[in-house]
Amino acid sequence: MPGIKRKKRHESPARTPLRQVGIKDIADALGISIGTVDRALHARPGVNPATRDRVLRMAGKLGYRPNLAARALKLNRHLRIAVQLPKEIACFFDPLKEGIRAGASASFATGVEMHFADYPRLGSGDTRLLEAAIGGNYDGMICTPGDASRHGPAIDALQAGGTAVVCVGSDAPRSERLASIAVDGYISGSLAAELLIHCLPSACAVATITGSLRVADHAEKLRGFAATLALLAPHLSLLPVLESHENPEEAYAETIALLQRHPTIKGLYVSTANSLPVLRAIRDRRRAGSIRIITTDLFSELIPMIEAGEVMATLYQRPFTQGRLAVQALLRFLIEGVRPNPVTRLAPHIVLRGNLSVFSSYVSNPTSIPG
Amino acid sequence: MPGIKRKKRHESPARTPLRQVGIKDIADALGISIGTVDRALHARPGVNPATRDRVLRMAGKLGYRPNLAARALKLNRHLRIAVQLPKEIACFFDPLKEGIRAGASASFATGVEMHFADYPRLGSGDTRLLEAAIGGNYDGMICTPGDASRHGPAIDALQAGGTAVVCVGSDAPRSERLASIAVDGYISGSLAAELLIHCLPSACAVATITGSLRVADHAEKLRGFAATLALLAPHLSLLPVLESHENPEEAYAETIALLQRHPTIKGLYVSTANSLPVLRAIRDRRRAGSIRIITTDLFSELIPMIEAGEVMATLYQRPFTQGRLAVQALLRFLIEGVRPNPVTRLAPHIVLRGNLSVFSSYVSNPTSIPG
DNA sequence: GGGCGTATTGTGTGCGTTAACGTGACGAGC
DNA sequence: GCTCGTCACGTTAACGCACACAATACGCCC
Repeated sequence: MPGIKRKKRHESPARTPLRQVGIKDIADALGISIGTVDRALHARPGVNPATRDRVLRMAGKLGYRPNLAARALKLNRHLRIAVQLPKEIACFFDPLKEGIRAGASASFATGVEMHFADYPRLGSGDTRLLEAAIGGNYDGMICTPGDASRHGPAIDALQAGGTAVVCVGSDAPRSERLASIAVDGYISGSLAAELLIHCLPSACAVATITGSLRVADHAEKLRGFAATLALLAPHLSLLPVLESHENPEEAYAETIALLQRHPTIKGLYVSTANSLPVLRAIRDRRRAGSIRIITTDLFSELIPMIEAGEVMATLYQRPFTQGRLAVQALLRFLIEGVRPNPVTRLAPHIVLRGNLSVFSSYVSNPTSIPG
Repeated sequence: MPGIKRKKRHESPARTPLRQVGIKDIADALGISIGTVDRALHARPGVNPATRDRVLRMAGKLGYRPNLAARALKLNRHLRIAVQLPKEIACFFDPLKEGIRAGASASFATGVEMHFADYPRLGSGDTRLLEAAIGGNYDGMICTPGDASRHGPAIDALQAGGTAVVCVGSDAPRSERLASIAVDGYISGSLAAELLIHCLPSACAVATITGSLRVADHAEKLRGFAATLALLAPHLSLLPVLESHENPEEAYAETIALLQRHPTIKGLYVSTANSLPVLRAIRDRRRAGSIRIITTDLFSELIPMIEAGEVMATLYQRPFTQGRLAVQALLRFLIEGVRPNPVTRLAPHIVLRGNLSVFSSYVSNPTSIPG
C-alpha cells in the first residue's frame, strides 16, 4: 500500500459509479443466473444457442471485461515453464535470464514455476536437453534454438504435447513455435555498415569476422552488412568473411593473419559477442587507432575500449528486453489465451561513447532495466 | 484459455505439489490465526512484537509470497488516474498516450479509470488544467511539466492531496513528484555531436537549432552537444544556438538566415521535433546534400528524408516506451506500494537508414510496440 | 471479586470467477 | 403411469487476502 497518507476517496456524492461490470451484471440484466452466463461466455456446452447469443450481446453492450484477478485466483493454475539457455555467452544470456525473471515477476500469475536449466554453450547439449523436456509436461518453454534444423522437430513435439514454445535470441522459423523474439540480424549488419561508411569517406578495405555462417543469425548479419555496403558505399571493398567458430585462439589467429594480408584495412565488423580476442590482436599489432571497429553486445571489458574510442560502436542486442518480452508473450498466451505476434524483431541499440553510460549501468546491474 | 489442445496436465502421480504458501500456512505453522498474521505482515498495530517477529521469520522460512491476484480481487480499488498531455507535438505525444494505454491494460488492476485530458500545446493551458486536478481526488496523475517552475507547486499540491504524480517526457526536478521518466537530454545532444563528428573529419562549422532554451530539456541537449563537440572535435566550430520557439515561420526564417551568414556550415543538429521548416529551408537553399543533419523524434514526413540520406539520423525519443514505463511505475506504486526509481533517464534510439524500417512501422501503427 | 480498559488475538464476510453439483421440465421407453 | 435420461439452467463453495468486528487475556482499581 502506498506509504503516503491520502485523503479519503469517493467523498464527492454524485460520482459516476463506473463499477466494473461483472458476470453478475449480465445475469441480472437478462434475468438469468451467472452459471449460464459463464457457460455462454466460455462457449461451454449446455446452453441454449439463443441464450448464448443474448448473453454475448449483452456482454458486449455492457462492456464486460473479465476480472483477471478473480479468474487467476479461482483457477489457481500452476504454470510450469521451462527455460533452457546456455551459460555462454554470459554477457548476453545472463541479462536475458534476468529479463525473464523480471517479466515473470511482473505478472500477477501466481504459481508460475520457472525451471531454469543451463547447458554449456549453443550446440553442446542443447538438443538433448530440449528433447528431455518433451515428456516434462511443461506448459511453456523458452529456449534459444542454435541450430534450427535440429531443434525444429523437438519444438514441434513440445507444441504437439501442449507446451507452448517461445524462441528467444534466435529463431526456428519453420517450426511450430508460438513466437520468436530476437534482434533482426539483417538490420544489425546494415547498421554496422552504415556506421562504418559514415566514417570512411575514401576508398579502402573493410572486413568482417563472425562466429559461424552456419548460424542463421550470423549469416543474416553479414548479408545486411554486405548489402548495405554494396548499396551505399561502392568505394569500400569488403574482404572475405572470417569465421572464428567462437574459439578465442582461432579468432586471434584469424585477425592477426587478416592484418598481415591486408595492411590497408580501415574498418572491421565483429558480428559475434566474442570480440575480445579480435581486439587483442589489433592492439598487439598496434592498429588500434587506425581501424574503425563495430562490435556486438556489451560487456565490462568492452566499456573502456568504447570510452577510449578504440571501438567506435557496439550493437547491443538488448538481452534483458528480449527475455522480458519472451516471457510476457508466453504468459499472456497461457493465462489470457492471447496469441502473440509470431515474429518480433527488435532493432539493436547502437551504443556509442555518448550513451555508453546508460548501457554500462545495465552491465553492472542487470536487474531493473527500464526500457 | 489457450486455443491449442493439450494433454492433461498433472497426470504423473508423484509431482511435487509445491502449493503456493499462503497466509493460512503461516498461521497454521505457528498455531495462530490468519488475522494476526495479516497484521504482522502489514506492520499494522495491535500485534505483540514477539508474535510479529515469529510471523515474519516463519513467512521468510516458508517463502511466503502474497497472492497478488487475491489481493487485487479483495481490495478492488477503483484507481482514478488523470493523464494530462498536449496535443502537440502529435508525433511524440500520440504514441506516448498509446504507451500509457498499453501499459495500463497490461496491468491486471481492474477498475482503473484513465481520465485523458488534452491541451493545445506545452505552455498553453497546461498549468490551469493541472491546478484544476488538485481537487479531483485522483489517485494518480501523469503529466509533462513544460515549465518546471510553474508546475512544481501544483505537483506538490497534488502529492500532498494524495495524488501520486509521474512526470513523463520532461521533469520537474525540485517538485515532490513520485517519479520522472524522460529521455536524457545531455546524452541526446552528446550522441548528435558524436554522429556528426564521425562524418566531419575536417575543420568546419556546425550549428544547432532548438525550441527554447528556457525548456530545461532543450538546454540540456545543447549542453551535451557543445560539451562533446568541445571534447572530441576541436576542429569543429559551434555556431551560436538558434531558437525557433516551436514556431514554423520563425524556424524557417532562422534557418535561411543561418545559411546566408555561414555558407560553409557542414553539420546541423535540430534538437526539437519541429524540424520540418528547417529541412524545408535547407532544401529551398539547395543545401540538402552538403549538410549532415541530425534531427529529433520521428514522424512520417521524416521517413523519406532519412531514406534519401537527406537526414543522416534522428534521435527517437521512444514516446511509447516512456508512456508505458510511466503508467507502469504509477500503477506499481498505487497497487503494490513499490516506490519507483525517482528518475529514469532513457537513451534515445539512434535511427539511421538501416534500422528505419523498424521505427517507421511504429509510426504507422503505434499500437503494440514491443520494446 | 466484579467491573473496566487496553492489548492482543480469533472469526467471519466478501471481492468476481469458475466449476462441481443440484433442480426442474420434457419426452421416450417400458 | 412410472422411471430414466437429457437439456437448460440455478446454486453454491471455494480461491487467498484484507478488514471489520467479536472475543479473549491481562492488569488495575475500588
